[in-house]
Amino acid sequence: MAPRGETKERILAKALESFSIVGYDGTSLDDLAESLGIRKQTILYHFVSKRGLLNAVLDESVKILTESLEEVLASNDPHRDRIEDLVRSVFRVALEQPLLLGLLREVSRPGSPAAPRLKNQMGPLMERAISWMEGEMEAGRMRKTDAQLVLLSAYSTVVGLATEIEILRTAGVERVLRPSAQRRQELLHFLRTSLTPIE
Amino acid sequence: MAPRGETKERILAKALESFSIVGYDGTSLDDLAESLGIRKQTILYHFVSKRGLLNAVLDESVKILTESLEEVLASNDPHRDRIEDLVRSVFRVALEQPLLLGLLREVSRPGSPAAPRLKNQMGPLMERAISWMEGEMEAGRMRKTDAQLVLLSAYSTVVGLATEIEILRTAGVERVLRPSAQRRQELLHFLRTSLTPIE
DNA sequence: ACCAAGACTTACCAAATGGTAGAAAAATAG
DNA sequence: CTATTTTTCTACCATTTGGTAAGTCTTGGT
Repeated sequence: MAPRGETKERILAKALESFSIVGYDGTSLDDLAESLGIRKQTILYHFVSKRGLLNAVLDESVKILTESLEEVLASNDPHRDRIEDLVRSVFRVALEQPLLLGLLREVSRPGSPAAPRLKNQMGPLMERAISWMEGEMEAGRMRKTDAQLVLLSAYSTVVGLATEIEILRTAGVERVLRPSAQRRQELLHFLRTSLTPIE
Repeated sequence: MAPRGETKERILAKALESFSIVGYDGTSLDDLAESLGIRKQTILYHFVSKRGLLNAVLDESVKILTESLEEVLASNDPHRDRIEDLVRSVFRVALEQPLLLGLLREVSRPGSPAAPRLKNQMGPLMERAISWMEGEMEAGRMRKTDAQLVLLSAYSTVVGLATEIEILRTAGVERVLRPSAQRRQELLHFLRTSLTPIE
């Protein structure tokens, strides 16, 4: 019917949405199919199994994330503010693809069936980011701290901003809805005071 | 058989473990019962429904967390380092009850069935923490920043340390296993440089 | 016109799931 | 010891789940 891989992509998009919101176990292939106006077997035709679908969604998401970060890491211009670039880049992904971070969160759970696969996919990127930070520290462009901890903290915060807003809304309620640009500024400030070397 | 509410507590403990590791949907009452050497209906007798079990586990966990933090927030001694107290306190919970944070993470997911309940339970505590921070800022004992963001960041980082180690292990591998006391020191340093007022 | 491959569907199934009904066993009160 | 209440169990069930088998329909090449 659909000549191009149009159906396949539609499935991927909806699957990402569902996985990232109600989780892997919470997603039923029947429901997914129905929400697409499609029969469940069409999904299985394209992705063989539910796990296969998860893997496909995962691969695509990691690819997007990698491309976005690789760009920043590759740049070597010493005049640019690296921290700002990094934060800006991650934020852009978080805003454009909030579901992607939801998926990451869902899938990085210790007991997740996809955790090992994610490990393999993200491993190189993480290694890359950490050694980049360590390089910056060596060169004196970044204050010496635990690169891992900073990475974890920044990552967690951004994912948190994108996905755990629910729990924070309990407190400030509406204030959480302040413009994301402002929130980015604040995170930036927060990181900068911790990371810029003391002159 | 068991005279006291012993069975009930055993169920709660195992349920916390299961929910926090494989998630709510990933937990089957049959499996849970089997791992306890008990029949599924015994669980339903005590907690009426699966959702009821989740609620019970949740209530207990929030109670533990609240008690632990309330202690720090209540203190008014201006000579103590508040940031350190707070970090230390949260870390203690994270180390003693890592499963609890896993549950929090699972349950604070946007699509979680327990999200509203968690909102009600955590709301006051969060409000309390934020207004406490804002008070500290007013008094000049803490640099003025977005209290919400700091809270979110610290919370996310700690939960991340406790639960998302899996994803970080991809990078530094074994180095993640460094003594938790050291990691706490680093988080502390990180927060301090961002929060202590400029003299 | 024909056919082979791709895309999607209907029909079906075994296993697992949360939950109900009610009996049996154990603890407790009198 | 008996009566009653609390706790746990056996038996059963309706529904949902991921997945298999086999068909139909469309499309493009020759």
